[in-house]
Amino acid sequence: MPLRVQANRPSNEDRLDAILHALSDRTRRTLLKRLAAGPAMVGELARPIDMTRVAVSKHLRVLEKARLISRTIDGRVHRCALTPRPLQEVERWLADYRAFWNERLDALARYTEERNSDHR
Amino acid sequence: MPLRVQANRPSNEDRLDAILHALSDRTRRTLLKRLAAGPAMVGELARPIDMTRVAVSKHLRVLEKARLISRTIDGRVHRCALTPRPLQEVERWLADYRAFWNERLDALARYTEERNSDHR
DNA sequence: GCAATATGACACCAAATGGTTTCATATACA
DNA sequence: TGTATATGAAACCATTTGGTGTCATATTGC
Repeated sequence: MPLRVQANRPSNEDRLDAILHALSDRTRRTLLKRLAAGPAMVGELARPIDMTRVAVSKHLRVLEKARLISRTIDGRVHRCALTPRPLQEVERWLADYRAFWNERLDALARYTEERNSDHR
Repeated sequence: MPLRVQANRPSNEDRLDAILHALSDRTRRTLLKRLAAGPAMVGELARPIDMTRVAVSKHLRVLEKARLISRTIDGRVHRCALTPRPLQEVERWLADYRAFWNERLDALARYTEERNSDHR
């Protein structure tokens, strides 16, 4: 009987790790910004970047693994497109903290307001 | 005349690099989650984490450099607290893409809706 | 003063990251 | 068919990362 190796499905945290790591590189953010304007082929994405095509290709793979982009192979060109969902996951994660930091900023604003009043 | 070495102030992108990198580690996100409940000293933060105190200390330094936390030294204890601003920077960066991905998700929803209609 | 405590600083190590060059492969097209 | 094009794969390398253990330092409390 064949041994079935079942790769565990990545957890939420695993995905956040991958997504945030992918986003933490400037080159990759530049690529995403370009892709926000519409799909593009690998060479097209690499051209304006001061780096070998191979290096850009690696960055694209990182983005692809984090599911931030998808790739459709069409003849000899690989067309990449932004995938919206992972960014939503980051949004959701951030939302957990939003209430807290809003409260903090409000407190800061109140404090500053008070100080200003004192000096008026 | 003394040579004045002026460290360039980090750019927006520099800060995003630091912030997103800091967030891309699970241990560091756990620390932030703990700190969202209120300030804590280093040892207190390290205790529940299965890792040496030194390792946790390093993670805290990464968070501190990204300005995600601040530290006030009070006698021999270092008290850490969440700093809300950097998370706002991430929010703002995400907002640039939100319009795009919302549109994408809407398109997907419309498509699915259409398919359902066909099968009705 | 002395012992215990809270913490940082340093040296070290294995693994991952981000880049390179070189080679292979598949497709388009004259 | 043969040549140029678009791309991935592999090997390699320097640097960074994420751990470790050990030692130094400052503070607290008896």
